Formats: sequence, structure tokens, C-alpha cells
Amino acid sequence: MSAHIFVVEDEKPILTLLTYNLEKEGYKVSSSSNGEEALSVIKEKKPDLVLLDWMLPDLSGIKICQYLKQDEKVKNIPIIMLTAKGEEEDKVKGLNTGAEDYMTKPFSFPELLARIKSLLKRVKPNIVSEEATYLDLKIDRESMKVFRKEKEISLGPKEYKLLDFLIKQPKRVYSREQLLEHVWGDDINVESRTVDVHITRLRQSINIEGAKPLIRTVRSAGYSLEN
Amino acid sequence: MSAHIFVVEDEKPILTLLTYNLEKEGYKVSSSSNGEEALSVIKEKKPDLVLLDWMLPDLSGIKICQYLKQDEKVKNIPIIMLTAKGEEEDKVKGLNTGAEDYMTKPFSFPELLARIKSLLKRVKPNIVSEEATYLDLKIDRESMKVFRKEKEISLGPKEYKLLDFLIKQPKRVYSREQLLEHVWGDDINVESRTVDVHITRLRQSINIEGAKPLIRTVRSAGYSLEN
DNA sequence: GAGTAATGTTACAGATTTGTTAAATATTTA
DNA sequence: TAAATATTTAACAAATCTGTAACATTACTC
Repeated sequence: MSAHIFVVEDEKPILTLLTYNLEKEGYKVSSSSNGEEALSVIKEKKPDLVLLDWMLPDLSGIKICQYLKQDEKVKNIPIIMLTAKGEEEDKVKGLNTGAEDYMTKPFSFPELLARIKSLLKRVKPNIVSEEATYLDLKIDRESMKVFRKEKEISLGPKEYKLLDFLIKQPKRVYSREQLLEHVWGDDINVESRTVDVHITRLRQSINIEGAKPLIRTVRSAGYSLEN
Repeated sequence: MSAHIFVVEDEKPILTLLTYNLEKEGYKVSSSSNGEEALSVIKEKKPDLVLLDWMLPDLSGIKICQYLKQDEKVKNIPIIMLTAKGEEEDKVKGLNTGAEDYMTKPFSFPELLARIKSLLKRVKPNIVSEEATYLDLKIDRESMKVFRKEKEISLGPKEYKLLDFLIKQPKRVYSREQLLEHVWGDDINVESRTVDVHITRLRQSINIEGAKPLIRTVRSAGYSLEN
């Protein structure tokens, strides 16, 4: 799965270099040198990451960053701001606006690459695909159906949500608090032990005969989707 | 939690001044005026930031920077290069090598401080690695699993925490009190001898057949992860 | 509005982990 | 070498954590 990186940059040589190098690394790259345009394209295309120049002819990078971070639908897209080396003030301002990272030009490409990878890894859970599988377990988000070994399984809404969340990063251990936050969300006036009960219910549904149990308990830590 | 800054500088007056000022700001400072030594200490101690002089008697700063940036395990540690020359060439060379920032001597301390703060803020979140290894021992914090020689090892919660802490700085010796403080944390109404028991339990788990024992006892001092 | 489904809470049994103690070993010192 | 000091480890009781059934409450469906 190659990530899609959107570059907002009006300096041609830099844009060319970035595009060339990123594509060589296997990323899908698109770009714009116009702020207004960039804003609308980002909202429409939802890239996995944005490289954003500080100074743009029409709309400053920091403004764009602000707009994006205020929009529910795209606020999770990580942004790396690019600025000409110099003003300390700008750096702080950029980071305070919500940019995930900040690099000053000229920068080393390997370093940029490292930061991109690190950011993508951190944000991965937010990138949802229509279908997710783990071993013989499959979840189709379009039809909201779950299958184990090709056999459809019926889950209650909460169990579905729980599985939907866990399968985003199989093997990762989540604490009860994290699960409450992400699966229950809004009203966290719920006992953390309630998670246990729903885990039990989810287990009873997905652990069908002749297939390995799929939820791991990590004592004093939480649960993960794994066998 | 104060950051640890490592200074590589052979000019005594500058080193003294830097150390004094940085410590006054609450940073933990260590240093070396020997390039080779600095390189190995940095790899071992993994400071949060490195101040690196351009010219050193044995090994140039830029070489050190290159070495560090090529090493997966320390490439994320930010480096600020310090140089007497103001030449643009050197700056570019320094930055291309991967240094995060660059200052020419004589520099204003407040400015240096600002840069340090900015860098630490920017890089800190990226250096909490999900994986740590020491020799043939590996700990994956995402799945909370521990491996020795590729074989999974199961640890109790406290043993896991203990190992998780020890592996952050292998070879470093921690007193029982330090371990209690960092691993037990809140309720320190625990006998310091209890640490011994958990060390024993950890040993019994990770010291599998055909692999070197991995925990060193330092009599009347404490323990370290080391063989 | 009755019936059904889903959710959250609680209680309790069972399992695992933890801290303490004491005896056995090991190491240093005099 | 004996005494003093420090560490290892087994054993056990206490504390903590988890799984699940049962039940009350709330939300949905027809």
C-alpha cells in the first residue's frame, strides 16, 4: 500500500526534486503551487500526508495549515511544514498551528524521508480501507459484514465497532481506556470493566469452532486482535 | 523530565560555558572532547540532543555527524553543529550531512537555547521507538511482546515493565531505589529487596538455554541489563 | 406500546501476580 | 579462615486482575 503525498510548493526546483525522490521511494505524489487550489484538492483527495511550504504566492502555508487542522475531515492528515532556514519564531508558530513536523530548507532528503515514514506509521490507524482482514477474519465496512473463514458472523453494533477498531492494527495492545476512548468515544462515563464484557461477547462471536481464538488478553495492560 | 544534552567540544572555555549555562537551564549535560569517544558514548547513552563542534583534534565533527545519521539507532537524535567559520559552504555541507541545525561561533546563548528547545520539542515525539533490542533480546512495545533469539518469552507485567526500563539504557547500572522509582512509580511503599526478587524472576524468564545471562548484579550498587 | 435487542453494571469464582520472609549462597573484609 | 555483608531463590499469603453469568436499564422495531 503506497501512501499518497501531496506537496504544496511554489519553488519549481524544490518541487521537482521532491517529486522525483518521493516517487523513487514508491510514493504517489501530487502537488500544487497554488494555496487555494491545494486546499480544495487536499479536502477532496485526502492524501496520506502533506508537505507544505511556508511561503506561497497567494495563501501562506500557515494559513493552509490552520484551515486543514480545523476541518474534521482532514485534520488527521499529517502536515510537514517546509520553510527557508531562519526565523525561530516561524518554527514555533508553525508547530503551534498543529503541523506535525517542521523542516528548514535546505534539508537532507533522507531525513525528510525518515520523518515521513515515522509520521505515516503514527497516523496509519486513521487511514481506513473498505475492507480489512486479519488471517481468516474479514470485515467489509461497506456492507458492515464480518466473516470468519468465509462464514458470515453477526455482531452487535458495539462488538462491530470494537472489532473494526482492533483490526486497524492487529497485534497492537490497547488499554481499556484507549478502547473506551476510540470505540465508545463520546460518553466515557462507562466503567472500564465494561470493555471486558464486550470483549467476551466479541470472542463468543468470532471464535467459531475449528478456528484459532483471536483475541489476546495482556494482563494489566489490555487486549489485542491476535491469536 | 529534563533532556540529556551531549556536547562534543574541545575548546575548554566554550565547553565550560555551555555546560554551565545548560545545566542552569535544567538540562543534564555530558561531554567529550574526543571524537572517537564521543561517537561511542552517544551510541551507548542515546542523549536527546547533540551539540557538535565542527573541528575536533582527531575526528571532524562532520564525520561524526555522518556516522550518527547513518546509524538507525541514533539517526533521530538531533544534532546542532557548532563552527567557527561562517562560510556558507560548511553550513550547507553540515546540513546536508543531516545536522538539524547549525550555529557559528561566537553565538548568543539565548539563541542557542531557543534552537535547542525548538529541536527538542520537534523531535522528542519521534524518538520513542516502538521497538528496542539489546543483543539477541527484543522488546516490541506495540504488541508488548518480548523475544530472545526470535523465541517469544512471556513475562508478568512487572517483569515486562522492568525490562522495558532497563533496555532503554543497556549497561547502565540502576540502584534498587532508582528501579523502584521508575518501574514501580507511585507506590514506593515497597521494600527495596523486592527488586531482587523481580530481577530473579526476570532472569529466569529471559535467560534461556544456550544464550548468555543478561542481567548483571553490581554488588552494593544495583543491576544493569548486560552480559 | 409490546416485544426484542443491546448495553452497562455487578458479583463472584478462578487465575495470575506481587511482596515478604527466611534460609541458602556468594562475596568481601578483617 | 571466620565474620560480616550482600544477593539469590523458594515458599506462601495477600492482593490484583480477568472471565462470565445474571440482571437491570435503555434503545429499537414493528
